[in-house]
Amino acid sequence: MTSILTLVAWPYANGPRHIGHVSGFGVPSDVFSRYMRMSGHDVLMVSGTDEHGTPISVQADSEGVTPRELADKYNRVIVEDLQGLGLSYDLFTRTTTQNHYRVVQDIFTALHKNGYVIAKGQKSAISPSTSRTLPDRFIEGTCPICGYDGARGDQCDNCGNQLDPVDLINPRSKINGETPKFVESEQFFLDLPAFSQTLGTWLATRSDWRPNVLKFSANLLGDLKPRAITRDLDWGVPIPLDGWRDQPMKRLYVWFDAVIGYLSASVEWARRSGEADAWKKWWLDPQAESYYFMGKDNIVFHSVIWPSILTGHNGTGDHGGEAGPFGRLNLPTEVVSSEYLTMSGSKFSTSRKQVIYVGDFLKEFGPDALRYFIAVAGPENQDSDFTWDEFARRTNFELANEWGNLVNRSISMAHKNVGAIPAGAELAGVDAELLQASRAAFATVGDSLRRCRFKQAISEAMRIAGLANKYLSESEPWKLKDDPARRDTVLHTALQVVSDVNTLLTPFMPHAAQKVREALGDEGVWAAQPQINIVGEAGGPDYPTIGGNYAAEQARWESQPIKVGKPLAKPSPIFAKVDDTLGKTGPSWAPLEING
RNA sequence: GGCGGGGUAGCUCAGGUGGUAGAGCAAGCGGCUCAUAAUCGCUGUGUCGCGGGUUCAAGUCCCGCCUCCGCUACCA
Repeated sequence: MTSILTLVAWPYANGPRHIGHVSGFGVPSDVFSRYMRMSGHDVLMVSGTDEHGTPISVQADSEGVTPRELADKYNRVIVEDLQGLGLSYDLFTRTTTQNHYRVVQDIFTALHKNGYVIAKGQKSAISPSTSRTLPDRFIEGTCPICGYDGARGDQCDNCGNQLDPVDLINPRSKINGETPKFVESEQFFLDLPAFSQTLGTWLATRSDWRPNVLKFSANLLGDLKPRAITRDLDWGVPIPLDGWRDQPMKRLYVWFDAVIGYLSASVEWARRSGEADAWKKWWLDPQAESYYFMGKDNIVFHSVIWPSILTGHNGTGDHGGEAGPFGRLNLPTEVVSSEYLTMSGSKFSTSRKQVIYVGDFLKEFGPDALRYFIAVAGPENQDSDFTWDEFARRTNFELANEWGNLVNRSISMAHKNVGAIPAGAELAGVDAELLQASRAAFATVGDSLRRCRFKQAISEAMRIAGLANKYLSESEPWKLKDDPARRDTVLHTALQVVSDVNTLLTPFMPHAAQKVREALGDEGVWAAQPQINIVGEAGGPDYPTIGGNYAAEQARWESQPIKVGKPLAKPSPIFAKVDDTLGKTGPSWAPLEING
């Protein structure tokens, strides 16, 4: 039994999340965690909403609310979406808790003490109307190199050159059109070059990561520069140093605080579980493993910046130092990055209304159809495209026909002929062969899951379902009225394989798996689902979290013998089909343009 | 500009460590009727982006090019 820490990227609370977001961090992390729990490992899975930073402030201004009110609103929406999708977090919290502030400040203090953060002046853009730092991407103007007028502060989309916003001609704010002021201001910098050696050594041992993550990270290491981790902002975690603490316009940068959420959420989980030190088992034991799940845009924060922060806290960078208040924290075992899910060929875009929100999707199609699609056709190793046509095909043909109907026909026949799970007599060759295939799949599918090869894993599980359909067609139990012993053996074998395949599919489709178990006459919780809990905190308001009692679930990664004699009711279909016109029209809330 | 990934059957894609090209869908034919008009079997098609190279052997390794997509650390 291993301690497995599943760390899931923190969705940003400036709006509802779309299915591209959950294809990157959500579904893969949950499939992985569920599999690990079923295999008997001790899993801790944490995350939360990321609620600081300029975009939240800007969005709040535009909606006429405070950043806190905006974060409250979208935190709730996101919590409901993720819970609805069945993501089995032990704790899904948020970055605006007192606990998070404390942990972030403790980490900052440890880095400061060890000499890994340094204050220095930096010229940066300020919005005159708000006095806030204006991020490069919120500035546009004329490119000094090619003269293109729509250049962004950090890069010109026309000539491709990287820019410094100071050099833009006629710079203006994308938020309100005002001209930014460029002022010299003191900020703290994380001394990234001081970690390049330690991280280089560490990264060299990570040979089993997905190649793109490894290459991208190794590449970054060659060219590390100190990076500002504070901003002139009023929305964020205050800097815990005298002379800085009370400055209303100095805050820690959102990404610095967000990645520390992995630790703070673990600490919060431990406290809420009643054993304040329980988090240490996952963070300090060198045998423990940690897996980070995210979209590819976040690789740098997880493979370079967060490991740097950990290394600095541990006092093991070039400047040495002592381990901070949390002890010697483990660096990531694996950074599992997904590519992008595109929609009909291009990126999801909120502004162009090319977007499918998780909430809308769940309301109409439920969680498992989406989980299945993402697992089998998601952007695991390359960008992949979501189309309604493909979704309808996968749902109707693969889920409903191949798998759902297999469950249905097997149970239905047993119900009609026997009324219960029949006993098997002596096995024929075909029976034994099929049973052997489904048992062997626990090793092959499990191996794929352990290595985060989700497509491979689910395809193999579905292949076994196909074998079972073939077996039924060839064995023709409906023709065996005169040979009830043989008929029952076939039905018994089919039901056993249905049960096994259902176990194999449980990490992917836990809701359906529960229904299949019940259709097979089992009782109790097979696959546990997360709950929303409203919790409180000394010195702060109540807020919703996601958690669950996963230890109580029955699901185990093994073939469990079906219970002979258990009465079977007439089954009803597990998966509903979607309307076949969906592929052409899209759903009513996200219609496809007819001549687009 | 830098970096990464893709370009394989009409469509969607598999093909870590090189050994006679694969699956599903779509199309056609046939079987079966237990089941959500479900299922099973049979039937094709490919200069594996282009050009070179290494090798007995290259979709797979190396070089160059074309093309699409993405990332580029202050949108996540």
